[in-house]
Amino acid sequence: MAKVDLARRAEIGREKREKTRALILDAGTMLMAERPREAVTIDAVVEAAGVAKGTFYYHFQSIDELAAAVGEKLGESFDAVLGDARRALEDPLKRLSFAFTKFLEKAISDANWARLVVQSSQSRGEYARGVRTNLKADIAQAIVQERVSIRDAELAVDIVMGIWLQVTRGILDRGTRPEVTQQTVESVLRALGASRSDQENAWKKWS
Amino acid sequence: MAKVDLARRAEIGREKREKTRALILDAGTMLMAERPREAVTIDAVVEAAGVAKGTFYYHFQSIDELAAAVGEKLGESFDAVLGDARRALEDPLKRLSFAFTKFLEKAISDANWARLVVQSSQSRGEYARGVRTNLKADIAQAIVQERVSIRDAELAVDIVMGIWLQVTRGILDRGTRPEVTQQTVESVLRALGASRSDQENAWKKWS
DNA sequence: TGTCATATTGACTAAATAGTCGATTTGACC
DNA sequence: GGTCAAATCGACTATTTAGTCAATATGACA
Repeated sequence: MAKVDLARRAEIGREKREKTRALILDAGTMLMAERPREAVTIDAVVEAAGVAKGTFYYHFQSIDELAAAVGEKLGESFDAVLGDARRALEDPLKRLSFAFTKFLEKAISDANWARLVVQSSQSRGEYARGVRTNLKADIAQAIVQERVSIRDAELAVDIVMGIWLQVTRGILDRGTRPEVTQQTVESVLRALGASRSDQENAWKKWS
Repeated sequence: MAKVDLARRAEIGREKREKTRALILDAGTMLMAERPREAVTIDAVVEAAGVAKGTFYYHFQSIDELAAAVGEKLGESFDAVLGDARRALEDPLKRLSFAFTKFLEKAISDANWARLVVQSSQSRGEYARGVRTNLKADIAQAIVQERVSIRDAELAVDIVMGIWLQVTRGILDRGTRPEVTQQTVESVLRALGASRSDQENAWKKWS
């Protein structure tokens, strides 16, 4: 007859649930960093996570759902990497340079993150949407302000993202040197056709 | 007791062999254009090729061997796309612009080729080595000639390849417009830090 | 300590995939 | 038409993977 607090019960469950879910999510993140999601099996995930197969299905319906969760977490990491400094920058080219620099620095310091970024870039949309959207907004603004000579925002986004992804791959494959980040950003600004002064300014302290 | 010409027999076999091998190779090429090789199964290949499974193993030891053959064929297609015009160009920046233009045009006219290029770019080395090697040679020469401001050839290669691959993806995902090719090449030259006159010259007729 | 909603387990079936191999077909040549 | 080496076939076994579910464990709380 005990009066059981069902709401409390559910909450307890949710906490325990979150721990295991995080275990699976971490394992999935690791595996999806090192191979395409199509090659990530549920068996591999549960073994890496150290849980039973049934537990996987208790938390996720499929590998696709896990992949979506991994993608969402990656998306959040982008915001985390940028902090709130990004929003404070009014200049679109400074915002772009700032984000680009932060992403490269993150890739240098966290190879697994870099690997996940590169792998995720293959699969349609998903995670990249957020990055792409922000990037496009910055570039569109720069175009309106006539700060860049390139006219096609969509093309400009591809160019910037292409450089980002491939340089990230290069860092993974061949390591890096201290100047690479700055040189890459300079190259991005040149690619967009930024003015010489913008090329120098954008790199200067984001403050 | 007929005197059978064994050498002739073998030759006949080789011809028949080549036909079936090509069938399998084409099927593999198609499948590897639309998904990562890790997701291409032997069953899928033999079904697409219309041959029995045993026949696959008669021609290839594994999917990896098939993938290598596909990669080799792709590598040859690069040479074919360029023709021998490339060798005739002495100017490294013109060579680069020429090849870049041809590759983009090919991607526009042959979506399957573009898909295969993009998919192949994920897997380590293999096909890309040839492209990368040529590209690096051109860029190194341009650096020596002080035609570009960028100093790090390896970084420059990543930048050019990144733009190439991502713009190719863009063409696949969002189609293209006539000016995209030219604008992209201009952007690549700017990214490398080519002089204004080189930016204009390199685009002009390759003759 | 017993209760019970929640979470976890792992054995199980079904399906997909890899790889093998003896039987059969093919086709140029005699 | 018969021969035979090469090529092809497809049924077969073994292994991997997906997905299910009844049984069990967990742990806060009465």
